[in-house]
Amino acid sequence: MHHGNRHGRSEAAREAVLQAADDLVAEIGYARVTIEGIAGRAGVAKQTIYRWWRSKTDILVDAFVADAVQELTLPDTGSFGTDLRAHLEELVRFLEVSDAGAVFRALVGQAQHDPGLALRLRSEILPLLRARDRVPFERAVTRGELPADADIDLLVDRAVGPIHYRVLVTGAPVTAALLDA
Amino acid sequence: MHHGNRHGRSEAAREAVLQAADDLVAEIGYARVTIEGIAGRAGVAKQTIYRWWRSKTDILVDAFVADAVQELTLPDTGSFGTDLRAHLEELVRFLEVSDAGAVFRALVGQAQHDPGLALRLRSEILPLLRARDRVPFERAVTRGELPADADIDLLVDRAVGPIHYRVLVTGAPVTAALLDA
Amino acid sequence: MHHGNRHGRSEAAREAVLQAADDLVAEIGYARVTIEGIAGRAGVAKQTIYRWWRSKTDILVDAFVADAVQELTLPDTGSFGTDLRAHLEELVRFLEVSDAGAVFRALVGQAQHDPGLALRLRSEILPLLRARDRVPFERAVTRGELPADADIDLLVDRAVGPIHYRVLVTGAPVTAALLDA
Amino acid sequence: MHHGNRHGRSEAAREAVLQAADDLVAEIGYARVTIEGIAGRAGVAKQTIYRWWRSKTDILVDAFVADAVQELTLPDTGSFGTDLRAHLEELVRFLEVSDAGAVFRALVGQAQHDPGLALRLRSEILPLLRARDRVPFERAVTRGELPADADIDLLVDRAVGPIHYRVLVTGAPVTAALLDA
DNA sequence: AAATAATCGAGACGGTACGTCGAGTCTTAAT
DNA sequence: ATTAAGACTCGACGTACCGTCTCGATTATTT
Repeated sequence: MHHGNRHGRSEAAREAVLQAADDLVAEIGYARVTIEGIAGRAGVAKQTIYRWWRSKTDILVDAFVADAVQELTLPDTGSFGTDLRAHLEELVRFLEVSDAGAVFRALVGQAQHDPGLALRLRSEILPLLRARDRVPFERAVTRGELPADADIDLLVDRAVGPIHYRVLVTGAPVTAALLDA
Repeated sequence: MHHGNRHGRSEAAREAVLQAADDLVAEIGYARVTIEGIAGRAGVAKQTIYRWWRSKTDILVDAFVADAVQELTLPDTGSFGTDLRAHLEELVRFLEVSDAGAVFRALVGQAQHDPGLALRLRSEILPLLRARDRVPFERAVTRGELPADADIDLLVDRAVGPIHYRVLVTGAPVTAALLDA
Repeated sequence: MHHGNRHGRSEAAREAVLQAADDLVAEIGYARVTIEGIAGRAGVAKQTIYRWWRSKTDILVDAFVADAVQELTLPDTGSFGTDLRAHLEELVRFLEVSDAGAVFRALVGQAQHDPGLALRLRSEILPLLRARDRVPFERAVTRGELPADADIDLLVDRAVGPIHYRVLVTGAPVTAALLDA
Repeated sequence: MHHGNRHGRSEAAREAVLQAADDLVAEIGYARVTIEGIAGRAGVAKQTIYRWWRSKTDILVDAFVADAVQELTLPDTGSFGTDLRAHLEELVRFLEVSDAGAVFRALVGQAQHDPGLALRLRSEILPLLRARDRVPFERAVTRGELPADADIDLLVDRAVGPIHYRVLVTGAPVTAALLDA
């Protein structure tokens, strides 16, 4: 019985590609990142990239997920109001200034033109973010600050929707006034 | 009209280009539309396009604005609640199913990678939409259903933000429950 | 009525490509010549080459024909024997040491793998050479040294065949002894 | 056998490779034969090929020599004229229609671009053919039909040169008229 | 009405990047 | 030690569009 590659893909190459992609988006912006550029920066052959990924967005999804595994903790401030406020401020910081946020915005942008990417975005990335967005509400239910049958996903959409809208669409700054749902 | 046409007959070409661009986005999707494709479809030379526009998004902004001049009227239903509900349902229809909405989503998507486009989007397209979004609230102020010093832009963001968020980001359907702000 | 390109292809580009191809074959040998290399050397875009030629051999045929237009004169020595001897020595010089001969050998070699090239070789290049090869025999007929109904093409094959055979196949030097048909 | 095989079972692999190479040249033509294709067809790893051969032409030389060991006998017809005529007809058949002839033509073609191959061709393959080509002349010397000091190699070149010339260069059919040296 | 000058459709041009192919090298696990 | 498998780096392939250019024809003002 023969069964394909016995030693599998090169982990070193994989990491170099993800790192290079992340770096390049931060340095020159998504639009000017090319597969050839990533390959060159990563010291990897183009063919190796095409062997494992289908497009530059495919790489960036992997890169985003790999990074997202890290940052997890959400401090418990004791009350729903302050918890939520802290979380939303953290969200704004993520969307507007972090490198990961830049990747996220680029992916959401590209997903408007690419149904396949939209699918991956919704099945692999958004659940990660949604889980974090739910935390303040779930704590509030535990504490009894919200009713046990509250529709948390709806509440999350109403809380983070306007923030995404300003960041992605209007470009207006997210003011303190908006952070009071 | 922000460009010359002092001689020659560019108006026919201009309209053919805008129409071709709109059609192509509807037919094959923004990502596969090219300047060459638009030129071919419009029966126009590439150079003619480059004389008047800087990119395919530049064309689409013009096309969107030209279309948007048309559809204007917002029926007055008599009360704030029904007015707003009717408007939001119309907004969902625009974003999710209309050709113009497809162009809008593509432009917002591309604006994530292109600061110049983001600028045009925010200075030429969003004000048109914002004006319409404000109507129900302004009528409510007139009727006395809302206080005269209400921050209408903030209220608009809270009303349409979650809708845009679902359409552009999560892809979740916009349910009746969400249309109750 | 519209009728395509009014100014046609760039003669400068054409000549630069033919020259670059010739030079590269002489410098690095046919096997290491690439389309990209020719394009780079000629200062021309790859697409320009692919617009007008189908392969590197296609370029070389054109280059060979362009060169062959020049060298024409065959001195008349007065007698068949010396005419033929002079011509065959010239042929050996062409095949063994000239740049054009190197191109010819490469084309004959490649024609063994490429029926399309074989066709072009036989319809465009060989007639040029054959015309020259016939001259000594035709003069001999004129002078009465050969009968008027002599099969000149057959005589040519018997005269030049062994020379080509040594150059292309055995690699043995073409000795004086061979030049006595 | 000019290589090791001191351990392992390379002999099966060796034969599979030579057979696959021969078959592929016959099926798809020399130009489209690749090392990967040979490996795949032979059920052998690419590395195994590179361990024992340096190029696809290197394989084909081995394959040709292996085949050539077989067909040997040249019928003695009793007289120089018929002997030679029979041999030349056999040569034409070999060059024009046999699989081995196709390999031979491909190798001669490739040798125009590859000095290393030219060397192997002249040291390993041509002597085999030359030996056969000499037979009719050597018999004629034995019979006294040719003088004992005849330069047989020269006579061979004059007999087979025009035939090779037509097959490799002009593509003209080898007519009966040509077979009268 | 003729002369003038910007614009037109067409498409060749120099480029950049694409996604694919095969070359030749390497590492691994199995024999 | 050699094998089959296949991932690796590398170079070139042939293609698609980009944005610029030149051409000869068209057309609307200007003279």
